[in-house]
Amino acid sequence: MKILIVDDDADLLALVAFALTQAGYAVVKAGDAPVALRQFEAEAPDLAILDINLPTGSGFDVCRAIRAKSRIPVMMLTVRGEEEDLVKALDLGADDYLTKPFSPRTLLARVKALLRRAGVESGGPMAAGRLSLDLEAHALRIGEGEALRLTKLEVRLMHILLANVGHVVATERLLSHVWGRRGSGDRQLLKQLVHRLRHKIEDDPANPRFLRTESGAGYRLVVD
Amino acid sequence: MKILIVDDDADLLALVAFALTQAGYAVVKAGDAPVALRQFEAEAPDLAILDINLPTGSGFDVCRAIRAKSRIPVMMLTVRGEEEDLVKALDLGADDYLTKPFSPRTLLARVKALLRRAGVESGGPMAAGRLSLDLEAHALRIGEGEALRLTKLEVRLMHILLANVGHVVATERLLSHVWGRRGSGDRQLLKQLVHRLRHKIEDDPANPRFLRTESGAGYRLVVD
DNA sequence: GCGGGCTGTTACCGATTTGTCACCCGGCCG
DNA sequence: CGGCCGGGTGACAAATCGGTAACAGCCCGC
Repeated sequence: MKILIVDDDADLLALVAFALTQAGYAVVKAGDAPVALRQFEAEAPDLAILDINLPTGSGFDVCRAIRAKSRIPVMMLTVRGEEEDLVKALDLGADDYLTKPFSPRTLLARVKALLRRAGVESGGPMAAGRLSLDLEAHALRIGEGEALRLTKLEVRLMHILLANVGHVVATERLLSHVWGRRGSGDRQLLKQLVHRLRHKIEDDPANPRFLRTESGAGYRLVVD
Repeated sequence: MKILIVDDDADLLALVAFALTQAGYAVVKAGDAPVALRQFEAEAPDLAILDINLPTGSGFDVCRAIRAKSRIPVMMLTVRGEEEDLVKALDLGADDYLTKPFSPRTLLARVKALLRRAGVESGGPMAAGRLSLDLEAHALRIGEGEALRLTKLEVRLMHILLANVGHVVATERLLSHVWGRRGSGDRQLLKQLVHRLRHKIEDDPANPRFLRTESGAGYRLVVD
């Protein structure tokens, strides 16, 4: 697991790098925006931690550049009391923010949480048991059979379910992950999507093997 | 995700409540300190937003009272330029601080960030003794047995009881936490709900081991 | 412009959940 | 004794939820 850290404060950079290295992560450092982008291209990190105040360009630009090419988790660092920055960061697609000063333990906990939520593999195919989902190709393979083609929405649904294999995912979470914030009448959409997905992936859609419904709660992906 | 807002300015209260509701949060409102505390007890919100200037008592008192019982994130609101307030609020254990006027977007961003920081998202199971309740999966596990499936109302009931293990919870509080404000003829509902829940979780529903009734007062969850 | 896949919408069925009513029991008190 | 009250129980109706089907609008490639 490789992490890119961008900050112009050399002391802080060293401290954070040390903490992450101790925790078993590979660390890539950068002190300004251009270097950060070069490192991002060259190293393909799995997560980025960006300071907002950089000497050349701002952390926002780096965030935007990363988001244009990748969906890896991005954490931004801000100083306390800059609410505009916070709004802007989250709008730009940052996944988390931390106000300085912070403790290394806090940072570690949140890095871990981010990686876990991202399903660890944001780019390549993610797999569990006999299921393997290729996010790029919109394809799902079951066991050794041929790959099924999924629609955009189906991929998003499989994505979040696969990231939580074996655990129930609440209806609310599914809705906001797949459609990204809707009203309440949208249970219908989910019903349809599940229905259609089951017809693609299940041998007997009426007795689903993978995509189980947890009545009153949500759905759960089971892979044996 | 439930949020308690306390402010004596009815317009602001409505505005903030609207913004949060739109964003998918459940909202509980209060106009003064006593109501705020009552709502806090009854609704068990996941986050509180407190105005400092209240007609009866101050937001500081409310903050202190909440901190005495819970570690939910607290955000304080004040008018610009009261440095003293800021220091005092943070000393009292508030997690964030916002000066009026503020934009709804700012508020939302910080609320989201606070909840994320608190790790409330995807909230892990809450446990006591041999009982463990998974709010997301609507499931309750007793000891090492397999998980029981609970309905929405049953989960809410277990939730508040579990949050007060060993203590009697008054009938009124149970009613307003589970159904959220009703008439007085609703003792019946509670009787039924308890009845049904006991049949699920108790070996001998007639001689309950966990869900004890405290005549004339309410119910109490016992885990030993 | 046409056809096909994808997505959203409406409607209906059966199962589960929830609300309501009626009645039981035991304790208390006039 | 007899009525009242708080709680427990069972039966039934109403509301909600999940699965399914049918259909309409949209977008996109031909």
